[in-house]
Amino acid sequence: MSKEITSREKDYSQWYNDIILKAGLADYSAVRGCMIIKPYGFALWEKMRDQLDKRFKETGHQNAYFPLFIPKSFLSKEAAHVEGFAKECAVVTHYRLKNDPDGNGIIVDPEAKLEEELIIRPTSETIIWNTYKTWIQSYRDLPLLINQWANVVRWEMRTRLFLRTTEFLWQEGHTAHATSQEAIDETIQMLNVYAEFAEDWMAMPVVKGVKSINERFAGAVDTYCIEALMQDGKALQAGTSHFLGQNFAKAFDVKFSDKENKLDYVWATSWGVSTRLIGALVMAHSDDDGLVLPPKLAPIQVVIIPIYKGDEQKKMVDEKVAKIVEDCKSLNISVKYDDDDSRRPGWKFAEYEMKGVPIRIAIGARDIEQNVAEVARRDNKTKETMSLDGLADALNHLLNDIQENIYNRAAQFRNEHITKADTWEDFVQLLDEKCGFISAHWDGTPETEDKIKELTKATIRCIPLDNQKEEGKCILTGNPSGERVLFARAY
RNA sequence: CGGGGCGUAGCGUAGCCCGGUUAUCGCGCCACAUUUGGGAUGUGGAGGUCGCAAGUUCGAAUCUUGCCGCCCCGACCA
Repeated sequence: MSKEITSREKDYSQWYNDIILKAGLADYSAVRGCMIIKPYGFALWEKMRDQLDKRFKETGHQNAYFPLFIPKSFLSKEAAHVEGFAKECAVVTHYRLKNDPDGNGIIVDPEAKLEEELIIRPTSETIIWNTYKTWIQSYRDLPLLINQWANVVRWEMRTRLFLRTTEFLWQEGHTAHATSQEAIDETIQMLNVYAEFAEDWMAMPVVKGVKSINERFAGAVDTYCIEALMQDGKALQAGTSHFLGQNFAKAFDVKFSDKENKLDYVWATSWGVSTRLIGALVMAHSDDDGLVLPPKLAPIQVVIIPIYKGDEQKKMVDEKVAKIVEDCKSLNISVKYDDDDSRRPGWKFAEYEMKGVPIRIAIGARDIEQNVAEVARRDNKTKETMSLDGLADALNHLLNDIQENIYNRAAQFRNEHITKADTWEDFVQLLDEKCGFISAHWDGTPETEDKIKELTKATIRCIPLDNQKEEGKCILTGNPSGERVLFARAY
């Protein structure tokens, strides 16, 4: 596998883009850095969204929606926050266009300048905390557990389909609590929701951890994250959950009276995952034939392709398939019968492979005579002949198998690519030749992390939550260290 | 914002260095026929401001200048 990856590494970007375009997930747009999510890609996002949303509600959260526009002054109320986002904000300065008096088409009407510019939200902490100020007076108003599904805009220099687009879709949870501990518990709880979703639904193993100061969210006290490993050996931050302390409460003056009538600032969290998860999915499982989707998230789990000569055979196949479709639906298997006559079977086989459909069934007169169908699985490209009796049940098992198999495959790859390094030479060599996560000692200072980044482009992805304490010496400075941290080159 | 590559039909391209009839080829599209178990075949057909603008020239896809856009690599970042 790693050989394949090495040969692929050079063209990895091209490979990644091809898979997305050919699977029909997304398209480039007319607007620089933005992306069009096509129906198939959006169906996938909806499946992810629905499952996450369900979990948010099970953990007591409610959805709400806040404005797209943020007054410029809001953003500057929390110092670290504005510092972190200032360089990538889109700004609305005018509210009207008019015909150019010189006949050059339409121009911005200089008369229509806004008194205060509006920022298109790069994230919603500020506008939400400005609102929370009016919602929270008493401990009875707490905890306040709100999530929003929204689009945000970050004007990045360089973009990449799904991984980093100028506008992207995400969810952002924003909660307020009476105590520090309660907020920390919430932060960890949501991190666990993300980790379980990544592993159980996306079949993508992740490392749960906490970020170093350098990688911390702008305005957070602590940033927790899930880190995944892509097939080219680079790490990807797949989700974050922030303990914000009282930073935003202080910036927006959000105080509450506790049971003893003492006034205090509330404690906050925020957490989010984005359409970046789709990019993660692509890079975690795909192969050279296209996308490979985990059955639990695949918009189409089973595709059935008829093979026939003439109307008579078609009718016969239709009848058999109708029964299979009905049985599948009763088991909640999402099934598509593609009897489009304008495409030949071979074309369809290739098409659905590129789309990552987990199971493909081919059925023709020959099979029906023997009461069987050809069942092909996408994950390992094997085919077997299965009886039509009890087929839906068998498919159900097969879907579970595939889900498990692609998780195990990704987990094996990930585990093989967490390597310990104890000397600087090993560290550099591992980064260049093996890639993946490097577990190494670090003296705990931002300066050392910066230096390592400068020398190797590797950053500390996280300090794993389940870390073993271990005495050692920093890989760069030789200063004492109490535990290993995970380094990697990252997206 | 720096470095590299590119812009010719819906997509992918040849032609450009060395200017010259009607701009090449493949895929896709339309029609008909034969086909259908791994991206079918034949015949016929439609489709072009050669990225934009200016210049040189009898003549520009081709040469010159300016501009615009896209992709990749850096810095930035989820």
